[in-house]
Amino acid sequence: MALGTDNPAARPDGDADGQPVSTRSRILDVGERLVQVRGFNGFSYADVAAELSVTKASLHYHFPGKADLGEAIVTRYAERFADALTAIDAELTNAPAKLAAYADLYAEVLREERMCLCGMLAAEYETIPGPIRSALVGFLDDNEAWLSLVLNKGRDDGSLSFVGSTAVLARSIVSGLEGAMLVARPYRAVERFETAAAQLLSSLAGAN
Amino acid sequence: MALGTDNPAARPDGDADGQPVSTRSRILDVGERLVQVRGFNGFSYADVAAELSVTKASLHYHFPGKADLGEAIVTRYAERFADALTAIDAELTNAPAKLAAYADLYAEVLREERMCLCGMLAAEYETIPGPIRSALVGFLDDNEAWLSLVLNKGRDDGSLSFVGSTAVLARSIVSGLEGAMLVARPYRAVERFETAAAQLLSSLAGAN
DNA sequence: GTCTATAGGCAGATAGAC
DNA sequence: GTCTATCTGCCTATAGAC
Repeated sequence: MALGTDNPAARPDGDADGQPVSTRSRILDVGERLVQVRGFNGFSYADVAAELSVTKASLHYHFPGKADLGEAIVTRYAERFADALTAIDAELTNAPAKLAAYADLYAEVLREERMCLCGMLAAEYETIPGPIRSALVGFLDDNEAWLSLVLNKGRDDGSLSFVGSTAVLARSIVSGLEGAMLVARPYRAVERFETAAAQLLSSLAGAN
Repeated sequence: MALGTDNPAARPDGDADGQPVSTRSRILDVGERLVQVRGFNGFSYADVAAELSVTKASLHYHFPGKADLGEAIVTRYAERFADALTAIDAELTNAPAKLAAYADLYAEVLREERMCLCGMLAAEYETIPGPIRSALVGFLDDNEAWLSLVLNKGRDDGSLSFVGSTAVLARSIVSGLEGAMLVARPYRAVERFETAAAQLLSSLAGAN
């Protein structure tokens, strides 16, 4: 949800508050989607400019280079994702429910026919600029840290039961969901993701 | 092992049989590695030509277009992977051991600092030519089919115990391993893959 | 802030000599 | 089979007018 509302098609002229959307923000919207669908190496300033009906030179005013644009995309995405995790913490107390909500964040991205931004950039890791790499690793670390807290709390209150390292389990959840998104895309089948995610959560944090 | 021996650095002038290596084959070796490391959109004919000390025009003689090269890379990779699965079947009878050997195929790719070819192409799915897409989906289908056979046999002979659909489980294993590779790369940590793979196999096909 | 115009480089690809 | 030479197009990026 928190990520879904950022679909630029949902607010062509203004956001939910009726505020005008800045050019900078619209560039980030389009760029973000293009990175998720085509990859950082798979889109160009010309693509963004055409979608927004502006010139490439105008984009360079807001983001001097493509690396700057990419870094801003990842940073904003990470902030938005962190907000979504905060919202989950505020709305849910049950650990299994939090994990399900977490998995659903991924599912919503996939429903928009996008790959997770961080999964896409992980694949392109060897070819992306250093600052984007750093932002990506920080994003992955944040996800693992949040999951570790949820897992620990769930184990403490008895709502989850698992053996072994919490950190390893958190990483397995991140990688399991990323992989499920990755493999579902060629089949254009969200159900593939959903069944794999359900399998993952039930077997990793269920009644075993 | 079956994939590791294809490292071109291991046989600069000839293969294990002492046969000369064809130019076509060396182009595929370099191209395959570049796709795995940088992605199909992340390398060029110029990159391959420079590594082999030939001209781009020479590459176009062997592979008229980049799409042709990409398709040949995936086809050869799939054949080699199928051979590796056949070898596992010939050498091992125990289902858990087969699964561990399967996971180790992925680990060996990662040790060469490569991404799984099919995971990389899955990320780039929206931007790759149709024939490469088809070859990719066929490769994924083959993997799932082989895993399904192993899982069914393991359940029948009692070496594995799991509930639910074999097909769903097979898909979860593929996606879990792909995701583990994907996320391990930014950290350049093979151990991340190994712990996630162990977690995956023990929880999915272990004693639960 | 956005535009036109343009620079300089690299991409994939082809023609034709050897 | 491999080469030199070349084409066309797109890429990122910049200068300077409005």
